[in-house]
Amino acid sequence: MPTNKSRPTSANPRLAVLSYFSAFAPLPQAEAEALRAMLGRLTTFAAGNEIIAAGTLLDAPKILASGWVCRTARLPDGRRQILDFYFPGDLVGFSSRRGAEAAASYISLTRSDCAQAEELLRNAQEDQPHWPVLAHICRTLEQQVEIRLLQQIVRNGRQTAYERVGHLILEFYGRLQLSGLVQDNSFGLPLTQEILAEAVGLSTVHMNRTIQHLRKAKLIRTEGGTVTIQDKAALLSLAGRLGPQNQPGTLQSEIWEAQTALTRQP
Amino acid sequence: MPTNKSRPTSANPRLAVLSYFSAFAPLPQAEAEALRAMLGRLTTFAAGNEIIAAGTLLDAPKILASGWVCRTARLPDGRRQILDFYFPGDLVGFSSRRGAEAAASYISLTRSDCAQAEELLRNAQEDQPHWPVLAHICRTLEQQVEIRLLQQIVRNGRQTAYERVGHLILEFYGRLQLSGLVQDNSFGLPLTQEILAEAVGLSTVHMNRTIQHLRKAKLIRTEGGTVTIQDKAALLSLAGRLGPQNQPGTLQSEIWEAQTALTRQP
DNA sequence: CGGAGTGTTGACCCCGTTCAAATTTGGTGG
DNA sequence: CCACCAAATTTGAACGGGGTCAACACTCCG
Repeated sequence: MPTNKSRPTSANPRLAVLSYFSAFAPLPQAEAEALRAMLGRLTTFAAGNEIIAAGTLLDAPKILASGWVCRTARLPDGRRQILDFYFPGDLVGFSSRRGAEAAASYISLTRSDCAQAEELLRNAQEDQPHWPVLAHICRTLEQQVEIRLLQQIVRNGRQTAYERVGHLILEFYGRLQLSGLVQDNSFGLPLTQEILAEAVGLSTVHMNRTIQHLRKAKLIRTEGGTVTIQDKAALLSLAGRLGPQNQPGTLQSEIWEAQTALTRQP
Repeated sequence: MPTNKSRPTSANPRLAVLSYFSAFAPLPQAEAEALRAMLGRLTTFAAGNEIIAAGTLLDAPKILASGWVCRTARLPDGRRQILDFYFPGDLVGFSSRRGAEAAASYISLTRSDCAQAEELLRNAQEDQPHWPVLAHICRTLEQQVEIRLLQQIVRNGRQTAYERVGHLILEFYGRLQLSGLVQDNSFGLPLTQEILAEAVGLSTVHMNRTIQHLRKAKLIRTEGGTVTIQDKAALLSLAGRLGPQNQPGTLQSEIWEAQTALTRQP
């Protein structure tokens, strides 16, 4: 499942961002303009670059316009854990808490383009923001980050390898869909199996076998950097033990509902 | 390793809070007074109560004055994951992000007393806070929560059972120390092994065996709800592969430094 | 054409789970 | 103080998920 040949990150990177933002709240003309303006000048990072170092003051957030980014932690003996992924449209290094510092470093997994978003931060911190909808979207995205971290804990702590990988793929699917990067149930996955393994706490070898398992069970298909969801219902039920037999609304569901909410988007 | 007979939560619960807060920044007279005032009326929750339900708007944060609280997530099939713990002095349900909702529910693990802290929240959200030091402490505590979530991911994702338990105990130790709840390297641990297992993603049985292992290796001692750190250096090196052979300051350390920082407090 | 990075496979083994049955602890009421 | 009960800890045995190590295949690229 190779490398940087993701499908075209959508001809115009700005489209993905606009699509993503609008998925959370429809943007008024003026705010869409403002966003487009911010996306005017992009900085490019090569794959494997540290975009924001751990400990840095988070006063220069970015909008990821194209490419994949993650946060990572490393144990002194070299073991590495990927904490969270960022896709086109996500805010990288954004925190509405004043004086916040990066708790872990942000690293580009592929070549990626970022727009400076200090204005977004300033706007979001104001009491009467100039761009209320953008402010709301920023807060929503921030909340999503927390939800993902909690999901990541549950995934690594309480799910089997098979479930973890299914869940992660669904997360990718649901999020990429919002930015219009999913077509016909398939999306580009520009990550090595090693990276995936580091995200869900598995060995590379077992990640490989687990993916094969998912393929053989006809839940997904993979071909040269593209993943296709073959059986979404089965994947959903695998990932969260959700499905027809589940009663939503109970405490049972908890954060899994948030997940479903994401996945349910058009 | 039984139950609710933690050592006296410090005769006066407010002491623990004041000690904890002061550990992050010395409180000016006026702000100490304000904090004390907030701690005037306490609400008591019995063990096992839901203090804040998932999805609730976080507009009524609390200061935990005594007892232990956690955040949990549950998979539909019943598997449960504990996400984070809260001790006396911690803010429960505090988010400086406007409109934030609880991503998971807060549950009391023991009988616990909470003070309403809406004033703290309002103060922290103001541009020129009335109580600048308290505002700073709130933000610091919020940052600590994020750091702990990331540590939890690393722990569950990349550490062995033995390391996980050692790391968790060190986290308890370091944090409780700040509120003066550690004496002679020992502290009350009012949790069942089942709860501990749910935090680090192990089965109850294996949690039991891992604790025995730590005991036999003379890293900790346990007697009736009290844990004593016998060999801190060994525990530290176990938990983060830290120790003499480690070069701090490198990317290597990352969030482990934050951990150390906590643990290093007087 | 060679080499590096990635994906794949096989063999072996150990960490941690599961199931079941003690045993201990703590609390309760007589 | 003792009898009793539920909850918690502990132990044993058997199993299996996932790790580790090592070799091999494939692709991409210079």
